[in-house]
Amino acid sequence: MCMNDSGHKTISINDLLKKNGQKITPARLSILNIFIKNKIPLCALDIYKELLKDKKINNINEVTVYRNLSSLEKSGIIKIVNLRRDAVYFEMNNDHHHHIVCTNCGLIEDFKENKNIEKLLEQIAEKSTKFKNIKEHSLELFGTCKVCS
Amino acid sequence: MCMNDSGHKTISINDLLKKNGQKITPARLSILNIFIKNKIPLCALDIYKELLKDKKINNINEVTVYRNLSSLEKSGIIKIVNLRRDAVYFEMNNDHHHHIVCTNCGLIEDFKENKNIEKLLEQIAEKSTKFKNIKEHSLELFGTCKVCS
DNA sequence: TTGAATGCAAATCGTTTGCATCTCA
DNA sequence: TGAGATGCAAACGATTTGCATTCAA
Repeated sequence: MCMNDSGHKTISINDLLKKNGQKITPARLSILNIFIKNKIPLCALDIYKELLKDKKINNINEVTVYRNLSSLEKSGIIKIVNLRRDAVYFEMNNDHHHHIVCTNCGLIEDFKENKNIEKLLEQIAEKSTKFKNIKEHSLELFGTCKVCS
Repeated sequence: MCMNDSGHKTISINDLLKKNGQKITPARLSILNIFIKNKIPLCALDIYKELLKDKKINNINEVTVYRNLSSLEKSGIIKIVNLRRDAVYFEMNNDHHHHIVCTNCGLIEDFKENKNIEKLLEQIAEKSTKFKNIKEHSLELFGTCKVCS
């Protein structure tokens, strides 16, 4: 058990993996550490480059990165973020928030979702005639940042 | 000028292309007709298969489909839809709505966005410290439909 | 007439798969 | 010990590019 920046209790990476039914392997630990250190969405290549940079880490194959991203996503530890880029981006699935994305330079600003929006989305989900379980949503804003405008 | 299903005035495809600075070519007309006929998001391969089926249409190369989807999207006639699938999906950009997507069978249900949500999103945009122009947003719900649940 | 659109072949990019080997639990 | 994880090479699917030719305006 340790503390994060804001002083909240957080579980260790080991426990996080165990809790979600994932074996603890060096690759998995390294990848999760990169997500925790870099607080922005990352794609497979981003992760792979970070792994190469860190000389304390034995080289991890790019394919292993893809496989781990897949298993971490399926187990719910990380989630996919829609940034309208060519590659698939992921981030930790521990803090519900959304993004404003600059379509010119790629800058990302986070925003916390308003509780009112969540309620409205729930209402929409209830009204649906064809769906029973609506579990997730994507909500991202796109535009140009102050520098690019 | 012609009428659509709901009796609203709609401009012809020719005018739509002209208005958005696109040359009128057989490929472009055929592709737009497919979007208008099928009222669901379509990817390049979907379009290409539809073109092959229709024997009134001279075969159009798959690459031409990609190039046209790109130019139609850049000119604002069609827009990209985030369905969390591998290929890029597009639909006509004339009727602002969002989607509920079944992550199991791919079923898509449309929903009109609540005006309250739009207001809340505008507030979020105004609060942003790093962005000046926020023009678009993605908002899709994901879950399982009644059949798959 | 001219810049844009097309077709074809080939290349590219992100991602996945098969298979032998290794490792965590 | 056995299921899952890894590395390597190869395959794959979606999309893009180069280039010569054709076409819309």
